[in-house]
Amino acid sequence: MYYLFFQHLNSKVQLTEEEQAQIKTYLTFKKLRKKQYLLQEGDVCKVIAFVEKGALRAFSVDDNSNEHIIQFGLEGWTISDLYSFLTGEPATYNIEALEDSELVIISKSAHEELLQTMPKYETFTRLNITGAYLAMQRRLTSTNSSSVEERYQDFISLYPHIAQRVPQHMIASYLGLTPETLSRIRKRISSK
Amino acid sequence: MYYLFFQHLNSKVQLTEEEQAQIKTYLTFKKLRKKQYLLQEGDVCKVIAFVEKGALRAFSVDDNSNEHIIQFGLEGWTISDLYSFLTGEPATYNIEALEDSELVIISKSAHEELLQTMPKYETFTRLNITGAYLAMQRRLTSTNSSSVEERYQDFISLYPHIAQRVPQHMIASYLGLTPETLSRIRKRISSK
DNA sequence: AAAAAGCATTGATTTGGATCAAGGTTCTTT
DNA sequence: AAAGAACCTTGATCCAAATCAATGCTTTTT
Repeated sequence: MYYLFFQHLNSKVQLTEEEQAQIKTYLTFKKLRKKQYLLQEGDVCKVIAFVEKGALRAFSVDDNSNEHIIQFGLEGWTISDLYSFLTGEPATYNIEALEDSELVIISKSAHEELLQTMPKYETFTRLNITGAYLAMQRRLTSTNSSSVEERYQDFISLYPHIAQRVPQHMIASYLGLTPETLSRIRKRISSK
Repeated sequence: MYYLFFQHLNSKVQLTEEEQAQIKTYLTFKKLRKKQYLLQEGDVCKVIAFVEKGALRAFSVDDNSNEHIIQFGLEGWTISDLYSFLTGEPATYNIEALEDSELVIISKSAHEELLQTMPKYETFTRLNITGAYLAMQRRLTSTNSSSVEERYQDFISLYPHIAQRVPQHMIASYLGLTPETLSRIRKRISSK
């Protein structure tokens, strides 16, 4: 049930059986049906969720009620509103299951205790956030420097598995485009 | 000479005198004159730099030789091409001093040794990267969700000290605008 | 002190992507 | 199996920001 989570953890910081067992006592498991919400904007985000199975998206809604996807979470990824989680402020993002999903849940108290008592958990956390930072920096650079067409192509080659599982208009939203524009971009590409 | 660096470090993880002395042996100091480069695109980024004094910018150059500022680094901030630093790949960013600057330099070997031997340094690193991640997430959300005018206003109120010290066309670059557009935005705002 | 480089502004024009609108599929739900 | 959502595409029009171009103002350099 926690298979992928521990595989991930072990790939970054080698753990003994005892350490794994100890961490397990801090975790809970949660299933979400498609379209269910893990987090609603305005609520305080109480957990970090590791995706064992399924797919989720984190998105914000602007003044014109347009949705903007800030992150997808597929198997092996972690999803949360980290700012809300860390500060206790109301969340600015919604998190919704795009498929029936299974999540390993780390509560705030579990996270804090693990950080203080298990150096390897802190290392794991550091490596995770570093990876997330680098991914986002790459995304921001590409938003500012590349044409829309390049950005779509880059997305497809970087995340082919997402492109296959997620409706096209959500990829448009992730890239900061309207669905119409993405449709035309794809037409232009395929006619080459 | 390392005053601000240790002030920062201490504010996040309380250190003893001995610990500070120990860390100091890993650090070096570097001065940069205005317009000098700390890093050139294509070279491998060998250091993390903490800004004790002065101001720098990290920027990329796209195919049309337009510059895109990914980050400013003023007093108290850390600046680097983290991806290059961590992987050893050639840097995609340039880092240039915008004013005469003084930097606390952490080399890769120093960083790695400190991470392995000083838990508090790892905590410091984790907190730093978390802060950088959250700042960038906020920026990305605002890029996707807000009008150009709002984004400029947000920038000004979030980083008033940057706005005062940095030429306007660099703020435009940071916001992903041309200098002309920013000039017109400002005119529009001031005429309200 | 003069020359040059860098910077901000303003105007005219172009353009890439948004918006508005409608049609046809394909998936869900009942 | 039928009804209804959700989704993708295509067309017409509009608009915000980019581009091109020129001028004057500062700051740097010599």
